[in-house]
Amino acid sequence: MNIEDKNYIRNHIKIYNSLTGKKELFQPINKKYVGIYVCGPTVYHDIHLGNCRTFISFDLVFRYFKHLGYKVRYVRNITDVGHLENERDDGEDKISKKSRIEGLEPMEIVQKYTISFHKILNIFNTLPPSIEPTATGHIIEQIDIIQELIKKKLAYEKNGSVYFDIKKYNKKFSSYGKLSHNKIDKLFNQKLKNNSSVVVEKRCFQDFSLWKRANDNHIMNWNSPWGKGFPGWHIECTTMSTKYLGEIFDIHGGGIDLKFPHHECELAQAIGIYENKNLAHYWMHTNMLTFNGKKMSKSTGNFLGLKDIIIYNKSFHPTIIRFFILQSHYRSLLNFSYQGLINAEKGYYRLMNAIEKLKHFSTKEKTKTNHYYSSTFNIIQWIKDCYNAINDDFNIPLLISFLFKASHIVNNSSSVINNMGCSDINLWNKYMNHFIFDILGLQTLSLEKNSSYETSKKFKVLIERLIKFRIEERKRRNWILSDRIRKELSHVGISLHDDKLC
RNA sequence: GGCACUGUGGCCGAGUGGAAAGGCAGAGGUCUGCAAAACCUUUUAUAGCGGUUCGAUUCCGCUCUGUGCCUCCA
Repeated sequence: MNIEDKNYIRNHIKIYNSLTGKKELFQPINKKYVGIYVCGPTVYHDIHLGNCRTFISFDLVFRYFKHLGYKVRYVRNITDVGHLENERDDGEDKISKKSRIEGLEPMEIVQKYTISFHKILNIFNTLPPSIEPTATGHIIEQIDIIQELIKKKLAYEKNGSVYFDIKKYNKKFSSYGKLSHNKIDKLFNQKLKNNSSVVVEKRCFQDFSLWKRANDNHIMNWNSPWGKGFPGWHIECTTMSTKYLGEIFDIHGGGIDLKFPHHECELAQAIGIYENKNLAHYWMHTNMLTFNGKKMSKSTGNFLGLKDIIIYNKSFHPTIIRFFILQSHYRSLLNFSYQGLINAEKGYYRLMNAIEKLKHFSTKEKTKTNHYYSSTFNIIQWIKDCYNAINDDFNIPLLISFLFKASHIVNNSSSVINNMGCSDINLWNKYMNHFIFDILGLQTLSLEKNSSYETSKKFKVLIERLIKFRIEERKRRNWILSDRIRKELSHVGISLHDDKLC
């Protein structure tokens, strides 16, 4: 296996497919292309860390396929249609509600939180998707698809709303529930069983809406063959994913909380329209980020935003939060904790120190060019191990353990490194950078650990002069003064680490 | 009630039918004017009960525990 030849690595990627419950060999539909669709946010509030986890996880998938040389089309939607807070007819939609609270037009709310969404993800160093379609930008396409479903008798209109007919669909395709393994007759809904006009309207309570009639108070509405209304939640994803990726594409992703009913309904709609057996070959679901042991969720109030991550007046750089998130596998539950962040921060600096050291090794002149094989460290094997870890359903925690192993060798075994050829060290350096920066998407922090302090220019100059002064005093062996300055600086959060005096 | 998943040292978190990664903390050390940092070494773990097997943490069954979904949600 030639490490520089990515074909071998490309042919050995395994992905856990939620649809089958198994890890499967990844085989793209078109050899050189990968199509990914990920469900994006409803833009009516600042996204919280739980949302970020999912987008960071898929950012890694996107980065990895790109790194391997695939042409990736990553589509992630923006839900900017105000869906109802619950299925009751008199319910208010989330965007309207927010616009009432903030005194803005619904589309102002959408604009504000779309910008915020991009800003937050940018802070986390996630790459923008290839296409980011909005639900409001695809009303016509959604209406077309709904009409198609009506034509196929898989949907029916009632009082200006259109519902997906699950019983008819199941009779024809018998596949509702294939993703979530739910059986329709076993589903229940306590709230809807109480007198609700929606239940009366629907033929079956599991039927879901494709188009909803707009009440007078519903500001966001569009003309349709069934009167003024707005599209249902699931139809936008079926419409936009297939518009940009084709009737069947490679990977469909999202948070595990969307698996049912959202993804199940997306799938049903797609099968109903295109009459294929599937919508995406691989369904990936990221697990939840919990806080106090419970899922982070806007509606319950149990969530943390980026601004909330401050402890003892200390904030964490977003790249530390990213590293914290990546240290657990995307399918595992991860509980947010400050101790976890502190641990991640220390580990992060350990890796960064190693990368700095390695950089110096690689710039040194070396004469040897042969690959160095030792019983303790084999660079080629190490690179393979790293790729194998990612290839095994994106096992990033395992990859990180290999990175720590490498950093351990950088720190510990200068004899090993001295025996290595120049090409090996360059290779090592190159792949450390690939893994840490290109794939994990971590960033170097330009300032020291105290970077979070808002420091004015004058203050910075003052500190620099004080430190310079202290160095002079240390050279004069004026320990009392230099220790005092160190202590005073530590009170304002600036810690000094002395080297040996020359 | 149904479906899906989970349980690993003090904490966080991987993997595996054949001597259990890694990080943090703890302990010891190197370095240092001192301190810190950095680095090195190192102690401690597979929820319980059965079964399959030469051998189970891994596979199967049961019990207990926790989580998500069956309104809106990443």
